[in-house]
Amino acid sequence: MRISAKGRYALAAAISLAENYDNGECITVISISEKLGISKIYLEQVFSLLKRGGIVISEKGAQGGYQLARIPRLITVLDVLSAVELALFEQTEETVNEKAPEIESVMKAMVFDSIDSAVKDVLEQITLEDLVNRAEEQKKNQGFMYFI
Amino acid sequence: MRISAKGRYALAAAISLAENYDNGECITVISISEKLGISKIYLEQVFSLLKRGGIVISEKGAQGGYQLARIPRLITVLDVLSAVELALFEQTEETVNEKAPEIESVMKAMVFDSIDSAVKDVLEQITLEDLVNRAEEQKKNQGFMYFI
DNA sequence: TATTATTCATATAAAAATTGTAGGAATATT
DNA sequence: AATATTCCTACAATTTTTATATGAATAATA
Repeated sequence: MRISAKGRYALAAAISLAENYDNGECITVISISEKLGISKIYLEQVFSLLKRGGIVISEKGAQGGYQLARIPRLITVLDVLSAVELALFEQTEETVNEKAPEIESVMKAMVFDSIDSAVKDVLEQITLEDLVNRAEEQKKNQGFMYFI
Repeated sequence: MRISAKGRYALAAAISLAENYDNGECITVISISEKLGISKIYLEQVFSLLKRGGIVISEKGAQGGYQLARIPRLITVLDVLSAVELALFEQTEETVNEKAPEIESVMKAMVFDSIDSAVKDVLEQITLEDLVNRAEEQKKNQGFMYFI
């Protein structure tokens, strides 16, 4: 399943904020854009969506920036992606066929709704805390890892 | 999750073929396009993908058309959609960040791969037979159903 | 108070993907 | 020979995604 660049940016940014959550400081868009190698101007728009979705809070002006709106354990990947991706669960694309309504409704009930709920189930089990922990583990173990 | 028009057309067409599987006759693109209310020319391209994917077989010329390549019970929704939708499982969109490789790899391992396998698990459990049966049920029960 | 660093809002442009059309070649049936 | 179909390829239109540009609003700080 395709997660758009916007979704990937949002998730990477949210993880970056989560990594610094404890020190309580604001983080600027430009610092994240540099860290991740993403256009700053585009990332601004992503943050604007994250804010509208209640994922982050902001502080204007010098020394301002963004913080997570709550602790990383209480923010799921579903929260982040649905704040940003319109197409994550898209309703009522009912333009397939007016003349064969039972095919339309069977596809929706057995296929599309099933996919949606499976994806939702997965994404709401993964929190930003989980992701940060795993990333930390990975950094630690880097010394012991090698590639073949 | 967004399934494109192409995917929905393909699935609806496959169901239509499955409904007529038993009588063994070929079905033309134009008859399905009329039944479903889809552009015939576009649907031709969809069928060309279904054929390339081994979902259908074809017969050229007058009295020609398409048939399912095997019985509906042995064709899953995953088969149909992956024959047609490039974006169903899309690999290696690794352009998020070169500088933060652990974020990249954590997102892939914990999020994107999880979604993909959840979707795959769901779609490979649903066969065309299941869909046809459900559509039949629905038609039968229509007399007893009413809306409030 | 002026300067600076930031978010915030909006418009637009560029690129990519999706959806659809057109025309005709190949082929099988009648 | 005529007809009905798949098949192939190129193109066009539309929509979505990605990115840029510009400047207003606001808060800190010198």
